[in-house]
Amino acid sequence: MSQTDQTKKLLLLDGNSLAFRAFFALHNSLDKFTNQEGLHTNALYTFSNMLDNLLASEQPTNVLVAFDAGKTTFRTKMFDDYKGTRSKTPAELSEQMPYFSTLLDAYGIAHYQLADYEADDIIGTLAKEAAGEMPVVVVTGDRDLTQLTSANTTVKVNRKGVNDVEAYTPEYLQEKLGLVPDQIIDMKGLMGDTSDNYPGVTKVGEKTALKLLTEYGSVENLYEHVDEMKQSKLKENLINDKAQAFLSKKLATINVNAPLTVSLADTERKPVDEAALVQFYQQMNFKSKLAKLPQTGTDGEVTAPAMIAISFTELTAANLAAALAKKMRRSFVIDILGDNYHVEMPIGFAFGTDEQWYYSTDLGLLTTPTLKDWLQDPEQEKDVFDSKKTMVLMERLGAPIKAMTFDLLLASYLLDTNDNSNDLGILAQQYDYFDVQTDLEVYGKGAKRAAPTDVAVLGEHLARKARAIYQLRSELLKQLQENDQDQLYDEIEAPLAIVLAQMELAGITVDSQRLKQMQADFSKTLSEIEALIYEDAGHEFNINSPKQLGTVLFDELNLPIIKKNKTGYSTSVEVLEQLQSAHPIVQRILTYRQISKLQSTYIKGLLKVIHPDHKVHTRYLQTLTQTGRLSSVDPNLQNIPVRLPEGRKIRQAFVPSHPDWEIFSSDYSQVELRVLAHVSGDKSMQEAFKSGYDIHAHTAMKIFGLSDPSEVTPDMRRQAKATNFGIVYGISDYGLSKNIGISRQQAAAFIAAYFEQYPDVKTYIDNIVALARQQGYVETIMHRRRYLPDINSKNFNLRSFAERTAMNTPIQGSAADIIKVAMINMQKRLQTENLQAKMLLQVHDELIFEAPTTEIPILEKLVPSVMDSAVSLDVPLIVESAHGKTWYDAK
DNA sequence: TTCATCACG
DNA sequence: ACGTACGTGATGAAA
Repeated sequence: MSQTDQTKKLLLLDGNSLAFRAFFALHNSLDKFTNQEGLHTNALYTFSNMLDNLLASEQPTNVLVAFDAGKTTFRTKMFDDYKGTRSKTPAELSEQMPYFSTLLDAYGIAHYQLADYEADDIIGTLAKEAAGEMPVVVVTGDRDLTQLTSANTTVKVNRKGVNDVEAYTPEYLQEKLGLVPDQIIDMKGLMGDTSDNYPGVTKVGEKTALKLLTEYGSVENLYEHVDEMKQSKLKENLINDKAQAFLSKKLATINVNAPLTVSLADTERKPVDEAALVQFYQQMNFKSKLAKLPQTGTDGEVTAPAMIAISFTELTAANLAAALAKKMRRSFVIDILGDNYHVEMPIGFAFGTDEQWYYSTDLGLLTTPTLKDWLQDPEQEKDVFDSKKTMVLMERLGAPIKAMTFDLLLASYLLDTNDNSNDLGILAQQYDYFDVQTDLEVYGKGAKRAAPTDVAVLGEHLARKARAIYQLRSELLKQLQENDQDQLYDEIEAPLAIVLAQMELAGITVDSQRLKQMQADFSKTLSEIEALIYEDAGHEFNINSPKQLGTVLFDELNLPIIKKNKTGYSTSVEVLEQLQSAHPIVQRILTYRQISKLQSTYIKGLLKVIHPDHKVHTRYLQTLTQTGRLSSVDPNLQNIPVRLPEGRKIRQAFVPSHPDWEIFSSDYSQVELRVLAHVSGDKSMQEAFKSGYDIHAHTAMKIFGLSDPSEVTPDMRRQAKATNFGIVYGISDYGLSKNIGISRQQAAAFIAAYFEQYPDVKTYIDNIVALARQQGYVETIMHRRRYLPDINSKNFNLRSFAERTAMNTPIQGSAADIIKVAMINMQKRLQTENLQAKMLLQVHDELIFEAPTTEIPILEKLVPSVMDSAVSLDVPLIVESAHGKTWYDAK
């Protein structure tokens, strides 16, 4: 045997298995991937990406992709039903199969199939041949191939998705299953394989198979000693299914002596046939692959992917005036490396038009009169990416920006909430624009993230981003118009970005002394409870570790196991509440958890993010949620405790920024149910709102068949309330039963009664699901859109989820639309009324302000009137207000 | 990085 | 029969 050549490496790919993985990885986007001829291309696209990744990461000198030859193989001769239950390859994949060879030929990669043999056998035979010649890496989606691992061969198995691989070496196999590679076939023999449809031994699965192999080593040895086993059902099954076990083992065994007509030499990589590859990409309409194709110069030197050249120059005091001489629409970009634009300093900026692009890293230039004037000139239009971030940064730099008439980030979010990214480069690709790199490529990630040391490289990137915005503008505006979303963009999201920027910049004052006082109190309480818990447990442990806590409760104290999760015992509140009477430790843990949460998230967490101005400046994420709601980060001010009295006290630390000011808060009452009453047109529900009834009590009367509100007990009201919520969330009897602790039958009866009383609600949810199925998306009252690619999925879970979101999104999303309109109108009114009051926070259905005490009576009239008139629904919108010295007191 | 948990509407 | 409420973010532990 010759010496292993470490400069060489053989990569063997299981073509069919990877094609399947590739196909199903993008199964939901099947219709997005078709070429000019109507051919589906999703599997080819993903496969070619996989191939690129593998070639880059493995750097093989030799590659072969093995395919199955046909339906019948030597295995089907041994066992008629081999792979008999396997469902037919989807037509959308079959039609792509012939093109895999075209792609591989262009890549200069060998591919091979052999009549009567499977891809596995080809791979096994070649891997054996390569032993002693060169190391081998096998890539597949099929675990059976792990039997091939050896000192020379690593088998990489794709888990879910495409990039998540598990690398099997003999050591890893030993560690994971406690088996040597040869025992994989013994395991298969005992447990069988449902996807290949061979039986194994009845009632033996992976667990039992592993146990048997640990004891007996192999199928053969097991059967030599089977008589010695003590009487059991397992023993009977083993004896009865002996023939099947041996047959299954044989079927699972890869033939490493297949009569191949290719040799190792044939697997050597040939140069990429670039012309063929370009033609292939063009035929398949792989624009991103075309754009990334390395260019070969006339001297044969390979250079970076081709991007259309850009004319950019460094901005200086000298060329500044000329750069801005003409009045025209320009795009403007300013970058920071991280996310928090309230604290980070920008690394540079760029602006210009297709004629010329300018960049600079000198932020001082922004405040020179010429540039400053241009920035704040309301007549000079600017195209940007993320107007809120841009506005905050420019305010901080003392160079306010006005007239941001196009925001690429906002526009693309409205067009499709699914493929939103905060990275301009990634987003541009969605619109087939490739002349800009991603921030990840230019700045790096994690610890390595930094501005390029070469200023020209940074300048070019900034200029390219500015150009991408400039050039994508008309396409996105056109699509917004096609979707009937131009009003949503122009009148809601774009002006809202400015309002949000103002709210973020204003910030809310936090009384850190109050927080520190609470911190000290909580610390004391925590150590007291901690001591009691250790006493109960008999030893110290980390109470915050669900794992350690589980051990204490269920292994040591032997409390009944209520629920498990994938990592072990569940110790969630639901579980602990059921265990309360079983042991005094449980109540203490519940208390500990509650205080500990307040301490870490709300006291310590909040103290960490207070700025020198004594305020917290959250960031509202305007382009994140699938429904159109905002979210809040750094810190999240939309989940400050309110339900429990202990937690609610945190709100005492949120105070006005001036003495003699107060916190003022207004919230919509049951806005989602009102939206439901409106969109469903249900007369009965609309009547209840118009008459000003307590909607939950009204619902209780309806579903319990009562004739007078006085008959409604608090418990009936509670259950009716839960049912109302359930409807909004996309009801299921199981979910409702779990939520209010009744039987599934009772829950089903509630729902039936509900639909009988509110028949138009029933019609509405049936119709909305049907509509989603037909058009692929749902809309809010302001035409906000959510695509639901899973609505027609064959997977029950995915489809059900899509159906529930089809019901919920128009409701939650329309409520979000309404408060957004209210916020824009509100900010205007504060200005036109010359009020000092400031709008500070939004918490989905409530707005929080600070204002001089003298303005409170004005706000008490103004805010509700602006909020309840934001939109006109078929039912009234009701707004409730409160005020006080702190947020806590505004209740 | 992922999971479990728990805070909010 | 399937296994579920809708939308979020922050934390600490464990991998």
